[in-house]
Amino acid sequence: MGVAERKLREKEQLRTLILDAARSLFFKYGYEKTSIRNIADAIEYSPGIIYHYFKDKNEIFHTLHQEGFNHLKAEMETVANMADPMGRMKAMGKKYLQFALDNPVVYELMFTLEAPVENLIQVEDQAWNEGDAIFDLIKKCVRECIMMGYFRGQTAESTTYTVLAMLHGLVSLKISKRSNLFKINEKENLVMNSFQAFSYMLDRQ
Amino acid sequence: MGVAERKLREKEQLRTLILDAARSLFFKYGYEKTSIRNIADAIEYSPGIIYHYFKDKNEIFHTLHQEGFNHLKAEMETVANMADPMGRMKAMGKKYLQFALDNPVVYELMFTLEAPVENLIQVEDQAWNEGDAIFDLIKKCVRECIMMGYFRGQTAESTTYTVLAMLHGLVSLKISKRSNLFKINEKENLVMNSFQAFSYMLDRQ
DNA sequence: TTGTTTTATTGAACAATGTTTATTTATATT
DNA sequence: AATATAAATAAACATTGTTCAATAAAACAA
Repeated sequence: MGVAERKLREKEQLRTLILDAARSLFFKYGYEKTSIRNIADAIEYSPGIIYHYFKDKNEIFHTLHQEGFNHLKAEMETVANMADPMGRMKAMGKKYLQFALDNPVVYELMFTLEAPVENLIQVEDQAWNEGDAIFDLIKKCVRECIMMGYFRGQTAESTTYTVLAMLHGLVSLKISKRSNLFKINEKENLVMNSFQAFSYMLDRQ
Repeated sequence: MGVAERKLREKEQLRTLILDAARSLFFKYGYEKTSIRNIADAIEYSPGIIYHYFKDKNEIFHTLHQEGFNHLKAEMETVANMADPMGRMKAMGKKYLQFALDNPVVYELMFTLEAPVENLIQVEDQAWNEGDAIFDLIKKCVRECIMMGYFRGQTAESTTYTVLAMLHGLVSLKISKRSNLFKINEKENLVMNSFQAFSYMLDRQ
């Protein structure tokens, strides 16, 4: 009898419904303004039901944060086939920046907001596979760069962190609305232009 | 009759009292958990009174954010007398990072949280003198570096933004608790070590 | 000292928030 | 049809920022 199967399928469906509503509200109005009650309203259920499908609000946003990482990873992997490691690193960097500029709200969730990592620390015992996947993509490039003579005397890890920090700093200043406030003339493509400047630096390593 | 003066002095005193309580709570418990009612409790006044001294919660935190910038600027200026511009830039960078590591909660307020800039956008019509002061300190270094032959072909502005983004990325990944989650071996002095790696890069420009 | 005006302060209210729990409704099993 | 199980709700709790009419306190004028 397929009753249990159907029930499981229905449970899955409602879970997806909640997640879809949460995602849609989150993209439109951001983290703070996406409340449990708003989500419940959107799916036409009572607020309480959400707690039968997710431990708390953090768990919902941890899931959305995972989706974001899958998306980012897929974007970066579109250039993973490039043979030249330094060229590949720059291309990946560009993909990273473009993703963040295109999806600022999700990016904030992935790298700045506390909600998803709070869930992580409590539940998954410190393993952050999502973040590690991105870190490893860059580290692979860095390692191959080192084999070609770049970054002499530096460890792969600290160089990888440096590159990631560069990328993160460029976009997070923009997302936190600070870069718009700086007294700068050429604000148009500030992020990409500055990455170009960083790329020139990399060439000289 | 010095009545008006005394009254003004008393008003100033209560304002300071509110600010002191807010600062103390904020340092201990962070932005979210510092509520108007907590502040009112701490100074033994009713919550309503705070709105006679500050427009809203954002204005309080804008003031604390200003204090943070004054502090950071003072720290960076302790090495402003160094003759060699590249050496000065590295020294300033270190001061910047050390400030952020020592005052993570204030740093987050200065460069990440929305509260202070929301107040700014509404009230001060887009001028962010606090941030500009830091930007200018670095820009001065960059300009002098360019005159010495560094950063050939790059504009001072985009290079300055690059340097600032580097610094910000290094510390904000740590403050947002992401760097602790990365699968990295040498986490001890990750920020400072990575800045060392960046410093080596700068030497080659 | 008394009455009046101005200022400072309060306390209660409002609309939101995340979360929990007892209760009810719906479904499935015997 | 009766019973057991699962799903969903409504109401409550303790918070939050903010507003505003009512009160208390102080300053001024007579």
